[in-house]
Amino acid sequence: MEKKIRVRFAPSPTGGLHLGGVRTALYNFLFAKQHGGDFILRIEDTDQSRYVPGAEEYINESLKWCGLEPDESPLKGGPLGPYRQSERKSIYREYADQLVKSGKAYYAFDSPEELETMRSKYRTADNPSPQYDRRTREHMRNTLSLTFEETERLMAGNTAHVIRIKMPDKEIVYLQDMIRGEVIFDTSLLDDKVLLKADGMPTYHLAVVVDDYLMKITHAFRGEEWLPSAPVHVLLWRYLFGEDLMPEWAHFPLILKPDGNGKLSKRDSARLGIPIFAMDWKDPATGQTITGFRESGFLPQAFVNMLAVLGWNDGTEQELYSLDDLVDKFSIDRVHKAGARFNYEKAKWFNHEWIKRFSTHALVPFVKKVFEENNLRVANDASLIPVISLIRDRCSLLGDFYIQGKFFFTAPQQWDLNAIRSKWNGQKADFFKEYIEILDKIPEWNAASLESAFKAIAAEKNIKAGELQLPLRIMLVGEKSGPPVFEIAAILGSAETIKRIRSLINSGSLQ
RNA sequence: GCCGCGUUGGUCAAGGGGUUAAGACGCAUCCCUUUCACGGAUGAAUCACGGGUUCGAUUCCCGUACGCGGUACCA
Repeated sequence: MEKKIRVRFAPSPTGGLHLGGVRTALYNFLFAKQHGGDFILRIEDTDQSRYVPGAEEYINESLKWCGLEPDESPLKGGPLGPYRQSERKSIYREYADQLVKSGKAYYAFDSPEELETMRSKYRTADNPSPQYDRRTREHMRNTLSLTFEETERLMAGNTAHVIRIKMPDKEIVYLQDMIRGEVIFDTSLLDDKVLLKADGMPTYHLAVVVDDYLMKITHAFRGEEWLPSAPVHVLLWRYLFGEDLMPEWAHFPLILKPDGNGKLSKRDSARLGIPIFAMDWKDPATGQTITGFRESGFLPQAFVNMLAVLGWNDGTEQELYSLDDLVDKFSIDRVHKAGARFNYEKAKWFNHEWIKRFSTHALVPFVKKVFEENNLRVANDASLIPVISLIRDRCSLLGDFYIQGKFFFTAPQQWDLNAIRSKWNGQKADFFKEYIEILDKIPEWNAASLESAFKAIAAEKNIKAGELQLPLRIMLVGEKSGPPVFEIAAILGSAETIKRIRSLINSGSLQ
């Protein structure tokens, strides 16, 4: 009997969830579901100074919006909780102490000032960031450098201290990564990372290992920025639980800025005017809002789809996947090794494709919401149906439905007269007066009959129908582009169409 | 600096010892459309560079360059 697959997404509640985070969650989710396993959400809130109110709720809601709901989480609970590290504080100390007892870790009493002193003392051009490691620890205040009596005295006096891992002198740590293969580290180049902070909270390094063990995690997936500290985690597994119980690792490539260098950050959002977060995030400290994909008019399916293929593909030409398709097709070993630059144009293309995939009916609630956000009340949903089916192919973002469709519900506020004024004349005015009369008693109100009546009068008056279509469009829409005019008139209905034609003719603006 | 991970068109990428080096986004042109879009068609890369190995390398090996990440009592 195989062990049940269990994976976790473990964000820090320090702000909005950005693209990379959602993708990490997505890949974890897909892997779990594909193997009939569990997807766990664990909140890594061990840094109390970085606590941001609302961030955890934001994470919950973002995952929900994306359809990536965890099987176990702080909100939902579960057998191996609590799922918030701040609530597990008492657990970690025991493991840290165990490491000290076995000689794999030690107490260090250095203050932040002392650490800074050490760093500036050893800092050179060749070594810009001196580490607390096998070379320097002898000069610091810790169990290894102090006498037994000195440490006893410090401990008895409740001196603030941390617990640091004692990095072995010369050992090779092998890490088997599902994406990158074997990665090798030399421990003599690594530093003595803090495991337990002075406030009693664990650092990430201790917490992941202990929690992954306690929560029976079988596969640990995270962003590539964690690769350099992976050997610390391997060592901790070896010391605490044995490497045979260690989860399999995979480090996902980073998502890079659309332009320039570096990984995508929330600052790019305002700078480039593109969403970075799943949903709008209002920073409680600054009051500033960073825009999200949801509010930018993305369908969650499109957002997830776009994210999935940013760094992964199944080897075929397929690009459009539902979440179910992804559960079926996703595979870790086809995840790219190199970072991928985020491309907003392509993201919009995905949304467009998904809008086309949705049925008109399914689009109604989204469109209705967009209209309402623009203070346009829609009396009944049914009136939206013909509008949506007419304009859906020209919409990439949900907001486009408002831009492309608002004139169906509200007469143009202004007309683009420059487009027609130069060619306007009394003859054309006469044409429209006559057309209105015909429209008033046209037997069948549909695009085809509206068009044939239009052409018949045009022929009769010897005017090119093409020259009359633009004026008609301006009358109905106000602008010179949009869906076919007669289709528009068909939806607008007799009374409204006549009213709009008359409105411009009688306005005197074309004289 | 040191350590780790990368490097196929502007971007996402398939491929992998012998190919006309897929496809998508974007761009350009054309067709469709008496509007604008949608849609359709066409066009643009010798695979970072230098050495090997080989009959033959974009594909394997080694260097170099470049990019990214890490180097916190942050995750």
